[in-house]
Amino acid sequence: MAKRSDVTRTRLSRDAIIVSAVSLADAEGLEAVTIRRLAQEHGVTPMAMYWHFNDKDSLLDGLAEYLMTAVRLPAPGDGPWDERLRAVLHAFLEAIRPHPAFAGLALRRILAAEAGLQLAERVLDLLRQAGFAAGKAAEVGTFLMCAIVALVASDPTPGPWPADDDRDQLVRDKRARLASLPPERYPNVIAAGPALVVCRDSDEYFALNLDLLVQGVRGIQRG
Amino acid sequence: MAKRSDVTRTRLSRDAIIVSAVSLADAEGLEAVTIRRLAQEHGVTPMAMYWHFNDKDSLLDGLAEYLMTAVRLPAPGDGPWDERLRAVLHAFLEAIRPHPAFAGLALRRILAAEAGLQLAERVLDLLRQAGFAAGKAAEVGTFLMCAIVALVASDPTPGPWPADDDRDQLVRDKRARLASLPPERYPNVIAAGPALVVCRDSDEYFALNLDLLVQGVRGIQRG
DNA sequence: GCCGTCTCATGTACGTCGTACAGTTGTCGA
DNA sequence: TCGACAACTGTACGACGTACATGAGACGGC
Repeated sequence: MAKRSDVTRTRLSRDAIIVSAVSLADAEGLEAVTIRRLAQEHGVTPMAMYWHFNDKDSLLDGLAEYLMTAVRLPAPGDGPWDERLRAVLHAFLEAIRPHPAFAGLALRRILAAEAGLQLAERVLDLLRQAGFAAGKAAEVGTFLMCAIVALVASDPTPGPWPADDDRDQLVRDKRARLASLPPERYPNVIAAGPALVVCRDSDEYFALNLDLLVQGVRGIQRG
Repeated sequence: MAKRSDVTRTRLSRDAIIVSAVSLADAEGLEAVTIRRLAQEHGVTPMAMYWHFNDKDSLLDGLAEYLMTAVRLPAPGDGPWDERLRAVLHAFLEAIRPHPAFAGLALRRILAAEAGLQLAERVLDLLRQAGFAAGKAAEVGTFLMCAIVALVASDPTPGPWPADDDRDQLVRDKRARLASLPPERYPNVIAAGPALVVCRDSDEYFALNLDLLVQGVRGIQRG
């Protein structure tokens, strides 16, 4: 593995750690992100991490912050509020979508990062424009962000881990399990079968349910 | 602590373990649910757990199944599909709401339990009635369930753990952090402040966003 | 040139976790 | 009475997060 001890041995840095934690989580899942593992990948003692992070939890904070910082908010511009809301939520979605393994970390940490505050500010602003009172806007806004996180975390398609063979096997098993259900009790589940275990088209899945959310906001706004 | 070794010392059972795991998670959070801790509460060796569960993951499966089994689906009845959809989603929400600590476990395990299949069947059935094709129904249905989970997991109000004092302190800190933001950059965040860190009225929060979801389904159904 | 001081990393050690593997008990039908 | 099987014990291992004490390199001031 990429020990830094060969030749270059640059200084450890908080950002470098985060970056390798990100790719580790993407490649092997969040449970593979370990103080010891990260230290090893940087050719360094586990305890060296504690110079840059108070504890593991603040490392996870760092991961969440990484997510939020990746959000590319659209220019404030004009146009109907619902289209702009959709654009903002879409930006959030696109930022976390590449990292389903730890998107869930953002759930409780959005407001902890600068970038998250900006996102929240934009969402709340648009909701106010739509006519929501401050309290309602907060409630709806909170849920919208969490729903976006749930959207990417819920993509049933498994990530690159575990190994290819095991993953295929898992998918096959799940499919078989659904297919072998009693058809008179679960006709719709069986009909939906394949779509439930793997997303045939993530883009469509995300777009459809993003629409659902925005239309939902319009729905409750009217009364 | 409730050691079973006094007098009664009944046989260990899968259900009994699940039940104590549930109350442990409710009281101290999911990370307090530990093979060793559960064994101790039943006055038994950790390894005794492995007679009833393959491994910790299947214990968590059991927790998720517990959630799904708690769903009290309304009678199929008649009426507009959207009202019935709301009722079904509400039933799901009410089932998991008492257990925010491990509601997230249900995300990937809904279809693993009998009760989850029934819930999914009902949701898909209603979506088909609403005019969605099988594929779309699967995508929307999947997201709706996940969104409900996210709804209860996102209630920012912290649970009964950590200890009261620490919890109050945490809430105070968060509030102070939001209040001290530059008002010209984050007017809406500051205005929404209190509502963002703690839910003043969970019932309203849930009802509002449940409406959002149902209205959203109506919105994308029309075109 | 020498020397505190500050930054960053090491080394050792502890307690907790999940769990593999082998052995022991209690119960019960034949 | 006796095996067979179900339920549980005992010991041990490796991985985890991290407390605490120590050590090295850089750097500005004397």
